[in-house]
Amino acid sequence: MNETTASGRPKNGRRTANRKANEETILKAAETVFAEAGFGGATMQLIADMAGLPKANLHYYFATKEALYRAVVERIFRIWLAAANVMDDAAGPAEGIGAYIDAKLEISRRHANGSKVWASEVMHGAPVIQDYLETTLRDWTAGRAAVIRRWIAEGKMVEVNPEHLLYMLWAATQHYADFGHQIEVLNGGPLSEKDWAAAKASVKEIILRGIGVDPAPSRREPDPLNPPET
Amino acid sequence: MNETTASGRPKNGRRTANRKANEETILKAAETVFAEAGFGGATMQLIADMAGLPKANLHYYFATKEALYRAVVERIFRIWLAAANVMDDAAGPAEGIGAYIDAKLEISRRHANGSKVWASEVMHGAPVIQDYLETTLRDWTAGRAAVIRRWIAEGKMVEVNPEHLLYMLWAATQHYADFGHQIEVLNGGPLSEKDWAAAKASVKEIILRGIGVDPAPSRREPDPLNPPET
DNA sequence: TCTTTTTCTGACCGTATGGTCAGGTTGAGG
DNA sequence: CCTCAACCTGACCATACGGTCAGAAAAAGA
Repeated sequence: MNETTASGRPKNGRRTANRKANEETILKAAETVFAEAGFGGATMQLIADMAGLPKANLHYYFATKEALYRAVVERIFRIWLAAANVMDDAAGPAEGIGAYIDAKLEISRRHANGSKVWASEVMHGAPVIQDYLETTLRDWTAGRAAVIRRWIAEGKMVEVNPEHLLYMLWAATQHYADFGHQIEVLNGGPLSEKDWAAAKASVKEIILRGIGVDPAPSRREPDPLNPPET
Repeated sequence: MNETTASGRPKNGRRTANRKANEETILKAAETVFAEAGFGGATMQLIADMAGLPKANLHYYFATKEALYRAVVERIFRIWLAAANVMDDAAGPAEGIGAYIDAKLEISRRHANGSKVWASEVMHGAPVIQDYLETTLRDWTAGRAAVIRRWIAEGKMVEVNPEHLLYMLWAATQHYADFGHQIEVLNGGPLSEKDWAAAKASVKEIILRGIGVDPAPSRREPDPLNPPET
């Protein structure tokens, strides 16, 4: 389990732990700055300041600005995919899609900055994660579309275009992160616990009814869906 | 109708027309570059090249990068608001919301770059259009929410949270612009005429059914202004 | 303690950017 | 044809940026 240095010496805890902690600090600061300013608007100096480290130190951990950015994007993509799994093993659309909406909205809430970075990346033509779109994401999408088609065939939901349904799920949930600022302005302040519950309920209600599924009138408890923290 | 210079001389066509044309060229180029690179990543040189003009000339028409950016954002906001009007004078949710979805999706298609700039602006905390959010947009939203509440009271649709419904409309339609690249990858190429029709149909179908309105299975012709409904 | 490796950082560098400006060009009015 | 304001632009400038590097400091092993 111990990693080794180039010279074969085992890394023991102290140093490795510190390294991990610093990388984490930098990644978090970078995520914030990239989310707030975009890749082009972000500067290594700003990230360094927010991380409380000298700029040169960032370059010790991440060779270039782009490498750091890539790390941030890959991180949020992993979280994004982890949430996808809640759609597996679902008996039908009510549980599967309902749980997926909950999970994605939780991500919009807990990882708003990461979501923004992801959105920004895709919006600008996915310069660094094009390959992910063409492989992992495409496969995932095809798989879920197949599941939805099966549900339709089994009469568990109305016939809709599965791809466009998926886009709608992404859009409706992602919106609460990407346009969070706009929503907060209209809401007159940050969303409260109750507001978030209303958001989840509304999205689930409209979409589930929209695909011909009873929107589970019995309110469920706030799911202890473990937020896929890294 | 003729405008006048500071010295009172009337501007006749030739010069004014050229000015308009140049401004238009610059704005269009700027919209593209801002959409592709973000505010921070865009450079005046890039915009100038795309517009086919020397960089110094941009600064003759728009004093600063930020002024140019602001002009681009205000432009798309005007389009955005214009689309909003289709929701007026609608007898009920089927026409009003259906038409709004059509209009917003058409904007995502025809003004994808502008939509991206808008999204980017809001995502980064609306540094230049905060006031619009707090005035025009807030008023508009309150007005439409009231209309939706009236429709609910009149039994024309199921009871849903009007704000969250609006967010969902924005999200589902805006997504086709902002995440257009992702959609194209998954679609295996740009959306065809048929794809766009499917998108419109899917979004309308799911949302309208989701709010308890018959998604009008019989394709209607473009409605005359006064539908026979009360 | 001494040696080696990793970690850290102030100072520095080449480049690209937003913006300026002096001076040239154009075209409308007289 | 002349005048003058509007229009245009190459050359230039100060700054800020991403990135480098020599060498100090700290930790680990022997």
